[in-house]
Amino acid sequence: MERCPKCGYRGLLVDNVTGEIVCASCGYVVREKMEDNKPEWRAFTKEEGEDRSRVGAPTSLAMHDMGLSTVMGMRDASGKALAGASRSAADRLRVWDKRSQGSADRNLRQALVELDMLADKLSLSKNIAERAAYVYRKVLEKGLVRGRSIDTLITASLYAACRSSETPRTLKDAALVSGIKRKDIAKAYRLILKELDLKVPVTDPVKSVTGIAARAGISERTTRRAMEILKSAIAAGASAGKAPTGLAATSLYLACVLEGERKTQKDIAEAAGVTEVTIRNRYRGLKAILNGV
DNA sequence: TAAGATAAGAGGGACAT
DNA sequence: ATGTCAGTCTTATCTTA
Repeated sequence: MERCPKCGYRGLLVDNVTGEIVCASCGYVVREKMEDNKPEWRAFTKEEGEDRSRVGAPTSLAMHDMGLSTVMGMRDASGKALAGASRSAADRLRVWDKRSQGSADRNLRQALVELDMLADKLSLSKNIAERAAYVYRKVLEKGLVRGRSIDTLITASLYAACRSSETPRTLKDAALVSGIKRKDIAKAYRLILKELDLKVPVTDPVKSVTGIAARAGISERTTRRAMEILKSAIAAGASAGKAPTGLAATSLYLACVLEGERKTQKDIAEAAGVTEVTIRNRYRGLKAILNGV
């Protein structure tokens, strides 16, 4: 275990966004960039400590799920089981306290507590949460908090982290777990993108298909068919300006019809978080394209 | 009962002023 | 900065097969 050259503390950890390796106690930046993928640093939590191979590896579906189950397990236990989570929050706080100094302390503390809760409710991995914390730190540095609610900004930061890592979570999801209005989150999110000059990839509807299919109980075979439909629709330029989840949901509906799987528009609309009307509207355009193929 | 149609309203982007 | 415009999505209600 490597020590911090400045204070001698044995807890080094990595900033998942910048790749910096920093001391958990004093915040000293030990190395600017990761030199390799070996997980030689200390993990944030007990759970991660027991599964270090996960740290720093590229995210995959399987790994995401694995992270998810450990996080949930921790939360499901009552009372003192939460100590792990609070401690990890406290650890992070120590680092960022040192970095940001002074008046932002209380702000950060409150934001990180909220962030932990939101990430947990949205079943997001530690990586995403760390990324959100990084975004929020930048928000603080830019002084964007003045006159705005901490909860709104941290929620928007988390949403931004999801978007930039192509993790399919909607504004609606975020609004639901945070109790903040969708439009307020959206407004803060846009502000963050602009002020931090953040570039997020355009949401790929294909990524949403699997999740919706799972929630609606649609078969593997039909799901694959839906993806093919969706891809050709995108190739034909039918996706411009349309909500990604609406497209994904409609492809699934179309695939169900073609495969003879009996799902109603309502079933799929509910699973996707869009209305039946949206599905119908997309349905028209999508069918036209499919006929040409 | 599921699916299609219609209408009113909200929110945000593009563009011009 | 502010206003208009076109387009999307949502909610609600009614009609059709």
